[in-house]
Amino acid sequence: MPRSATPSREAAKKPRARNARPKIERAALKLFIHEGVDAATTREIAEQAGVSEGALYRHYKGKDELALALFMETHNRLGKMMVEALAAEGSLEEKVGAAVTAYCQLADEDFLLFSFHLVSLNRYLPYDKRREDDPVSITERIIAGLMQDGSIPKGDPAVKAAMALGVIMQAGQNKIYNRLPGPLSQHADAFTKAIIAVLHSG
Amino acid sequence: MPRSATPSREAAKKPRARNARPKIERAALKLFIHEGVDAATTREIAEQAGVSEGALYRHYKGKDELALALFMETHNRLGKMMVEALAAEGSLEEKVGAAVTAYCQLADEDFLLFSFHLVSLNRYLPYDKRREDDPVSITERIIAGLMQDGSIPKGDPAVKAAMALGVIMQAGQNKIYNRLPGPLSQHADAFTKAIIAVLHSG
DNA sequence: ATCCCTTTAGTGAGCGATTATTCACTTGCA
DNA sequence: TGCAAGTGAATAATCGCTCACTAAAGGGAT
Repeated sequence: MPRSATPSREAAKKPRARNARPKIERAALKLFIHEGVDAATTREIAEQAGVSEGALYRHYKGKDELALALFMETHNRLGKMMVEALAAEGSLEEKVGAAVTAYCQLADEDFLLFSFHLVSLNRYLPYDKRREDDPVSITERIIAGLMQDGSIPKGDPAVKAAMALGVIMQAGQNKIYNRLPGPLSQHADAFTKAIIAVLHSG
Repeated sequence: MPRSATPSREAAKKPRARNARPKIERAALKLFIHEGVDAATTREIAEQAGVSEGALYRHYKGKDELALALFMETHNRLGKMMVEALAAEGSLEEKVGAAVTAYCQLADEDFLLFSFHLVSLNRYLPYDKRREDDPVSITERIIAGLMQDGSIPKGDPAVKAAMALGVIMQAGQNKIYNRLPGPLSQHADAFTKAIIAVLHSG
């Protein structure tokens, strides 16, 4: 017997989901972060989102495209923020402070989306290496400039950039592990001072 | 027709592999790092190692146990190194310098094994949170002690630990991406100075 | 050296289970 | 009435793992 075409009578039918897309994205983020993109199955995502499995394919070509889109959402915003904060007028302290504040706001505004970006850098950043506007390259160029004009001691810009970014990125990582309760912004001052200290070290 | 029992005549038979275990481990490390543990298949591992798929199961219960064993090899050594370096006599600078040097040596000695540990922290560290001798917890306790006796400014030990570890861990990450050519040890001095600067900042 | 027996370790075809994706159909708003 | 969006059973492909078989190594006795 084919399924009844009239849901009115019969046993109550589950109502059709609405606005599946955001539900899928939130569910996928949670699973991607805590299980990994590969381990999270499309069935799990659909179940957690309360929608059918096929709904995912109305909005994305597949699981991988969904993951990449979620990553890029943060990644592109981050690139813009870095350029804006570091290109603005002001002292070194003010620039770093602006960049740190922007980063913390991005994290606190949508911590799931931010977390997925942070834990997925390994997977997706290599695809981005040809470009020159990824956050790491931007930081390296800024630092190279600061070394040129004598604002900070000379050295390897790549090493300094890694150390400076590490200060705040590792804090983000530890927040994901629940080692740092509360919003990241409350430590913005500590991050800024530490990064300045790193830049001047050596 | 059953396979000929005499490999002498007939088409040349592939000679049986010897010492499959280390071959499997090296192949698995490469694939785990560059594709992820889930995406790397046992078939790929065996092919890259030049052994049969079944050989893996003579030495490990399965793929997951292999990955965990490779992670723990570095993780346990790292924990010991941290305790030794930080518990030794000497000034703060000397302790940090010893820990940094040990970390860099670990990385340079076997960069594949080290890289896998670094990129897998996300996956395996949560299993380790009950313990109190993981590198992050060790660092936090040392820092809390330094704040107590007035060696460094007071603040949140968890934040300071995250920032200090971030300095060197992010450098390791960037080396995996080929952003830092050459051995990590050549930057040990820069790392030490930057970490000291972070500890005194605030 | 040679033979025999035991143990260890490598082989690869094949199995059961799982997975991402498809598609014919349905629903409900515009 | 048309179109965008949701459904879920079916499918084809893949994966981790098992297992019966076998090559090689070790050791004791002769």
